[in-house]
Amino acid sequence: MPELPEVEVTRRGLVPLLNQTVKNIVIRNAGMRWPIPAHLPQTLHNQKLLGLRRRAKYILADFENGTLLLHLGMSGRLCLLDRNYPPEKHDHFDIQFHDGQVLRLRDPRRFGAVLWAGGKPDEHPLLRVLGPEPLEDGFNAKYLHGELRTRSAAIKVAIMDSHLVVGVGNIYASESLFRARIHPEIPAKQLTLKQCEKLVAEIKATLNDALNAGGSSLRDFFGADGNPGYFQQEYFVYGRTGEPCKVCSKPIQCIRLGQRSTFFCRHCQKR
DNA sequence: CGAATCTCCTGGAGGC
DNA sequence: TGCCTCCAGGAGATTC
Repeated sequence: MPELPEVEVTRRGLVPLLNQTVKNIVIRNAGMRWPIPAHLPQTLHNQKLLGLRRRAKYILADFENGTLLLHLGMSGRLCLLDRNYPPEKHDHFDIQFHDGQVLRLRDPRRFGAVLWAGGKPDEHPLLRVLGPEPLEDGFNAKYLHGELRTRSAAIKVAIMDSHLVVGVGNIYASESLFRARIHPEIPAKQLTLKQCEKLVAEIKATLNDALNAGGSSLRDFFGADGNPGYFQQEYFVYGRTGEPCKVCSKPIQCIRLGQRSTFFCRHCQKR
């Protein structure tokens, strides 16, 4: 399940494609979250890739004539191949470049997306509504505290709302709250400015830790063999139901919040 | 405006 | 070995 760090590591792995020109596009299965636009082969033919950016969990591939949005959903991965290997079952989309490199999207569950955003990607409806990047200065305690003031939802649900802040998925929401010693069920509006400071710091630290762990495994990440390269992080609470808390040894709890599994330590994260 | 629920999809795990 | 059920989850759409 690619979270923001994995998406950023993926983006960095695509850098060898910069300044390469598209030879052709192959759409094997357009049935992603939204249909892959049928015009892409014509639109991108002979277009040079000028930039690779990330916004939230979207990768923005800037071509001469516009920007392609890529989203990995929860089971998507992008493989950078040095030639056109035979596609496998869930290889839905390729960009083949003139120098022989192939960018291949594999996504068994097809929650991902490939979309054409044209010349003004920042104004695309999917990007326009997004909150600040968690690792940038716009996401700070004052901002968070102000946004939470009117929200009665649980804090864990709130920080997973991409309109509030992007890139905090289910894993890192639980992890950040544990590290900030904040109970996931506390109504968001009850957080003090002090708690917001701690939470912001821990969200940034948690994401940075994952980013650093992923940066070192880039080579494996982009193997042509398609082996998983997602770095396995040591989690404090995620997926550790019943196991001892790494701080106090009490068993980790699992509850449902907003239809999502939520992990925490009853002892370390008081209400 | 906020909040709760529904939805897309398939692989993997567990039960029998 | 096979079949069934359940679960995972990003985030937009829908409804209240």
